Amino acid sequence: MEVKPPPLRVTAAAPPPAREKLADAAYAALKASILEGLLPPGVETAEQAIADQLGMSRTPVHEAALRLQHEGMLQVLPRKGVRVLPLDPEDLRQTYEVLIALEGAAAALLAAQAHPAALAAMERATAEMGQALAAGDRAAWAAADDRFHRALVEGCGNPKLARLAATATDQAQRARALTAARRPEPVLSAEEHGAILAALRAGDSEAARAATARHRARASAEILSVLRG
Amino acid sequence: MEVKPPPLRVTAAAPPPAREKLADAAYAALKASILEGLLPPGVETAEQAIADQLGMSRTPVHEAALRLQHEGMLQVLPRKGVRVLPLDPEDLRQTYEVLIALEGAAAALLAAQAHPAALAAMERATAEMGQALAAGDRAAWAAADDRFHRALVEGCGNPKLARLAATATDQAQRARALTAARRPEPVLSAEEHGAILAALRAGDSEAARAATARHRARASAEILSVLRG
DNA sequence: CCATACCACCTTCCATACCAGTATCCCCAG
DNA sequence: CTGGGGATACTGGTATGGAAGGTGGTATGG
Repeated sequence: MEVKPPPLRVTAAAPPPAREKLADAAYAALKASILEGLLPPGVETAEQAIADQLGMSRTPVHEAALRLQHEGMLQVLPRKGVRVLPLDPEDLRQTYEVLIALEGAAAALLAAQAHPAALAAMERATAEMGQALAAGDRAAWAAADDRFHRALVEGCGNPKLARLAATATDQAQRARALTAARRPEPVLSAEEHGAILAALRAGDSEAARAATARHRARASAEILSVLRG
Repeated sequence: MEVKPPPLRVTAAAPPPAREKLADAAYAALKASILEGLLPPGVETAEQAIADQLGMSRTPVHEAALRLQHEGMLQVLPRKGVRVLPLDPEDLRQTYEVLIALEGAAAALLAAQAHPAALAAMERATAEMGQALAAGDRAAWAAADDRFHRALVEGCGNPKLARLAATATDQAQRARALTAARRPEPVLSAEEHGAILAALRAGDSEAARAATARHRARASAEILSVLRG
């Protein structure tokens, strides 16, 4: 089945008007609820119920559910409802492998160019992580860590890569939120971030990639061991 | 805005039933039409018109359009229609960087494990590429090349990575289809594939990653130079 | 003849209605 | 009491109509 070329009207590129849509609101609300753990894994609920809570109809909720399904956060089961996917260790392993690939590439790209602003942001985030750790504020630590990685992928000059990495990070964040209490203090992250920064400053792409990969691989192993019990 | 935990009903994991939906058909039809060039870049058309051609309503077409938009093939412009995105060289560069990262990681993973079936498939594909090239059959060559890369990412043991790589490959395929006529004979690919296979057989992850990255980087540079004129 | 303002059409987005399918529960038979 | 069969009700997938909004065309005034 093919779509035949309709009456042509070639246009130049145009900036997206970006009106806020209800579907976007539903997406954000659902995602936030899942990431915060308000909707624990395994929960099943009907689209209609979600629509009622959000004060909209099923249509935008359905669209949001499909998007989240695409990202692997939930599953829409016909005649069953939408189900928040449990954190499958195997799934998480795959996600971390993707994340290692993407962030490693981002680090290599960033090392190959001068980008003082990104490096500064990453240094600031690392410093804040140290402060938060000293203060025992795990939430602040996680936020600063998130800023570090976000600055890394957003500074590499590849928005597509950054977007994919952000999606994978969202998944990993879920796992970190659920295992935070059972993991030891994240004292290693700061020095690993330091190693990444050093490689970036030196402009050594391979070292930057390797340091980033090591950092994520260690975190992955740690979380997986906790998750697997 | 948050979704409060509704009446819980925790269930065990279940395999997806995977009924075929009209939305999937619309997605496939649209994507094929774009990849084949039937819907050239820049074209604007209404969702209604597509729905009419496919003999369905606007709802599944809209869903398909959103999916394609997510993949970067088109753009849904409110009150304008869906627009097939032009092949922006900058965009393609980003896509290839993602592809290099993902396929490089896949090669490294594959090298670290024994997977004779995948290697055999890749060797077969490479041989078929040689035959197609000798016969002057560009289409068969492209198909065999596609099989090579598909076997690589699907053999690495990470379906998530494979899916992302497949999406990126689709984008690259569009560019290859549009520039095929203006590019030289792809004689280098076969030996580059050979280098990748050698590294995989040797179990050398780093060499496999490097060889894969080099292969894609060369193709990327070639296509981009043609595309930029 | 050109510029401007108004109007009408066409678009997506959302709400609502319909449909088909299946899981569940109840009832009856053994 | 237990097992099976069927009716029922609830679900998501799809269709459709209405509303909001923007664009292009046209008409009018300078």
